Amino acid sequence: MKRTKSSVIPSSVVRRLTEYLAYAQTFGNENGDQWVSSREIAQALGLTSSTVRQDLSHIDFCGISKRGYHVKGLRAVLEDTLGANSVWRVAVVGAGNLGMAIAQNDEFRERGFHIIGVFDKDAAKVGRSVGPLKVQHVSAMPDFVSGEGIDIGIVAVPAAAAQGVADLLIASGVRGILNLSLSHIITPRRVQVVEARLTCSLLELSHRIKYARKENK
Amino acid sequence: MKRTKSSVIPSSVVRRLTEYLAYAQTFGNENGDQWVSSREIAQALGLTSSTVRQDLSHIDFCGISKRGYHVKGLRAVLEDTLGANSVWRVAVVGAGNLGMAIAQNDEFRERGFHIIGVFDKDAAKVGRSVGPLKVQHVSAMPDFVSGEGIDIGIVAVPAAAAQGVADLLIASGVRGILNLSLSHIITPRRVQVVEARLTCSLLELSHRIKYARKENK
DNA sequence: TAGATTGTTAATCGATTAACAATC
DNA sequence: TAGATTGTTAATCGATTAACAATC
Repeated sequence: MKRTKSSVIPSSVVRRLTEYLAYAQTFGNENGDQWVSSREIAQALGLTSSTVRQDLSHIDFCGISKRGYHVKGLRAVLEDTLGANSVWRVAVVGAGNLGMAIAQNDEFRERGFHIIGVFDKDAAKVGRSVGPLKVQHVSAMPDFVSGEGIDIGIVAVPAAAAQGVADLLIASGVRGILNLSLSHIITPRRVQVVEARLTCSLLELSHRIKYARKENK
Repeated sequence: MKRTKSSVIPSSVVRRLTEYLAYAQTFGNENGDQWVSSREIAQALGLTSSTVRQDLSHIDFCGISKRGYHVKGLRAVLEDTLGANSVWRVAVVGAGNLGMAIAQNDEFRERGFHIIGVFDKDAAKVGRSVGPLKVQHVSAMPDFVSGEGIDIGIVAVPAAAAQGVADLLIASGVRGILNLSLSHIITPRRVQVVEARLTCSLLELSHRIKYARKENK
């Protein structure tokens, strides 16, 4: 079928594409061509098959009538679309529990997010080992980010410090920020931000638990 | 003005309520009544004032013409609506980097999420200290969850194990699950799930960086 | 071939924004 | 009072779902 590769993919779709990729990756690398239908994907992820087909129409990949989508091909195109096969240079600011855990998490490296700098303003934390790295003082961050060509900054500092850290990262040339702090961060349009706040997710969950009975009947 | 307290708040609104709460909390506890307008909130969080007023119409709290919203009152009602002033009993399954970081993170306890059990299936990890707790073997989890009246399970295990762990948690009586694993989790309607996957957020960010130029002009 | 599944269009549904009377 | 800001209604916008011709 004909296909127009749309230039901009809506955020709601991009978020699901990351789930399709995770799903396609669960098939592993075994030999033998495997196929998956929009119905199967939908079932596994709690969506409708219509949504899946509509979403996949945004990427440069075609399914085949009666067979579905070739898993390996789908996975390759999703990896490309999402930048999952690129190597990204990442710095973490904030060496608290969360920052340290992220810096030590091998999963990110496996997926191309190479953490090559960890910073904190607390002198007591400076010098501590984080895998092969050592925590550096925040004052060294701007030179490091521009010198090392850091693409992504992960902000894992207290809310009150978040915007200041973000401003420094932006001034030093990062292209994207993952914000784990509780505070909303404002950036120029050229610098992308994704917010990922565990506390907010927990609050969303606690609200839903509290009112679940009313919703469900 | 008259107000109908709606029984179900849409997810999109709940997510923003958590941000309004974080914002209201930045005002601290100082004396002196402080007021904030929908315009100010909108500006701080990158929304329109219309969205803010519409969202706040879902909660049981009124602003006052020409003054705006009383910060303390707003905060109290949001805390109530979101269950942020409740105490939740939480268990973490998976004592890898991420699970351990979460279990040690004081911020959660401060916000009423009391982590009182940490589990892993790896014998080498069992017995390790996590603050005042010790990692227990997963086989002890069902009895612990039902015995201790755990409300929320946090799933921080590899994707392949996630659904199995979730099923155990559900069978043992949790009311909600925070899923940090890469795999989608299916639950009965009475058990709420919120997905919070850092890898997916990073992929969303990497896609946006990759295609930012095209979007912005 | 017949049946299953795609890609796409159109219909529905929900969320955001604009506008404005009410009012402090 | 006059002006600012609310709560709410209506309009717009976008996202999801249903339906179906195309086709492998």
